[in-house]
Amino acid sequence: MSARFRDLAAELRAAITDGTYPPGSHLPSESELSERHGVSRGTVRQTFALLRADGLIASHQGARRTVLAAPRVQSFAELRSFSLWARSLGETPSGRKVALVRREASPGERDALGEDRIYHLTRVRLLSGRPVMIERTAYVDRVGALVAGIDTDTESICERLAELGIVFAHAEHTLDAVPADEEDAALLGCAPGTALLRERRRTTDPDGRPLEWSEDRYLGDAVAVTVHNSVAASVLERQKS
Amino acid sequence: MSARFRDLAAELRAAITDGTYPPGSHLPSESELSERHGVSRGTVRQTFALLRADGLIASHQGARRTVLAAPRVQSFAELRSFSLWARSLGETPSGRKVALVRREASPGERDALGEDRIYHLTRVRLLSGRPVMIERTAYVDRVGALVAGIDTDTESICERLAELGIVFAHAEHTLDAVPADEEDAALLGCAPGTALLRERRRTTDPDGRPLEWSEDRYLGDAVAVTVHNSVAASVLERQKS
DNA sequence: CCTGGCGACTTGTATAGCCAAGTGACAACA
DNA sequence: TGTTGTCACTTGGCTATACAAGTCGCCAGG
Repeated sequence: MSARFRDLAAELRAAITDGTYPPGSHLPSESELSERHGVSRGTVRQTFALLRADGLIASHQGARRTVLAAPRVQSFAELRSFSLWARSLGETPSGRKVALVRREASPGERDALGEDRIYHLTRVRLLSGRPVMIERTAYVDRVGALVAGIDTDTESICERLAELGIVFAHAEHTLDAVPADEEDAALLGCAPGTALLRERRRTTDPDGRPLEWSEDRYLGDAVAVTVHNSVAASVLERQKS
Repeated sequence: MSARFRDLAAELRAAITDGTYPPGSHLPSESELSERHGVSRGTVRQTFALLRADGLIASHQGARRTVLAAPRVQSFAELRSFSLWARSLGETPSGRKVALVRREASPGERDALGEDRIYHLTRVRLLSGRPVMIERTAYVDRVGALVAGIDTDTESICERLAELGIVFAHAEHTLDAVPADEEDAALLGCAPGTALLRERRRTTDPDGRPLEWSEDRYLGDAVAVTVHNSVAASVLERQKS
C-alpha cells in the first residue's frame, strides 16, 4: 500500500513493542532483513533511518543495531491535540469556549501569521472536570472560518480540521514560566501568582505556511511537557526572553 | 574531510544563511547539484534528508525543494551547555558551585541512572552577573569522577567532558512550572513562590547508557525554551505529572 | 591465562540506473 | 478568453554493486 520502507518500519516498531526485540537486544543485519523481506539493502537502510530519527535504535559501524527503547505513540499529534493526549491517559477531555471573535491582528499575531485579520479563540480545557489549561489561539483566516463552524465544546478542533483537509506539519514551541494573572486565576480556579507553564506555539502546514499561533497556560502541578532530542535529529533551542 | 553529503549540507546551510537561497526560494534540482558538485544523485538526496530533518526545507514530488527558514546554530549542544548558549547570546556565563558530593543515589536517581553511588553537583548559573538558574545534577560514577577534577566555577563542564571523550547523544527533557522554595529563593535572589521553569533532564551516550540526571530551575522571566517538531521527525510528548 | 592477529560479518558512503508520480509551462483548441 | 492536453523536468521509491572502516569471535602463540 504505502512505501515498502514505511511498511517495514511499522513492522519492526511492532516487533519491538511486542517484545520480539526488547530494549538492549540486537536487530537482524541489513542483509538478513533485505533477503527475508525481498527488498534491497537500500530500502532496509531507509527503514532504519526512520527508526533512528525516532530514537528507537542506535547504530555503529561494524556492529548490529541495538534497540534503545520501545516506541512512543504519535508524539506530534498528541502534542497538538489536547483531546488525543487526554484520551491516551484514560482521562475525559472537555472544553469550555470563553470567546471566539474575528478581529484585527495584534502586531505579534500579524508577525506570526502574516495576516491582518484573524480569528481568536479562548478556551478553558478540563481533565475529568478539573480545569488544567487556558488556550488562547489565533487562527489564520482560512482556518478560523472552519473553526467557527465547529462546536468547540464537544468536538476536537484538531481532529475536525484534519478531516477538513488542514494538515499540521511543523510546530515551534516556546516554553517558560509565568505567574497567573487575575483572568488566569479566575478561569483556572487557582490563586493569582500561581506558577503556570506557558507554551507559545506556532504551527505551519507542510509548506511552512502559518496556520495558528497559540498561547497556552497550564497549571504547573497538573501538566508537564517532555521533549526528546538527539545529536542526530536536533530540534531544540534555548532562548532568552 | 568528513563525508561528502555532510560537506554538501554544510555548504547549502551556509548558502541559505548568507542569502543565496532566502526563505521561500527554490533550491537547485538534485541532478543540477549532483552534476555541479561531481557527486551522484543518491549523495545529494542524503544531503537533502539532513536539511529536511532540521526543518530547513520542504519537498514535494514533482516540484523543486523550497527553503523554509534560515538554520539555527547548534541546537542540541546549546541546549546542554549553558556556557555555549550564553556566549551565543553575547552574554558572559559564569557559575558558582554550591556543593559537589559523592553519595548514595536516591531512589529516583537510581532509577534514572541505574547506579547506587553517584556524584551530585549543585550550581548557580549567572548571566552577566545575574543569577538565572539553579542546576542540580546527578552524574553516573564514571562521569562524576571526571567532573570532580574540573574547576566548575570557571570551566564549562560540558566542553571539558567532550574533550575527555564523554559524548552526550540523546536527552529527554521534562518541563513544568514550580514555585520557588526557600532554598531556590535564597540562591536566585527572588521571592519564595516566584514562578520557575523546571527542566528535568536525562542524558545518555550514543548507546543509550545514562550519563546524567539533572533538575534545573530557571527564573521564568529570564529564560525560555523553544522546541521545534514536525510530523516527519517527531520528538515530543505531553505528560501528566 | 592473556595477548595479538586474522577473518567473517556488518554498517557507512558512494555510484549508476530504472520507473512511477506529480508539477508547471506552453501550445493547441473551443 | 478560458480550457485542455502534452511534455520536459523533478522528486519519490527502489535495485544493484562496490569499497572503506569498524566489530567481534576465534585461534595460535607466548
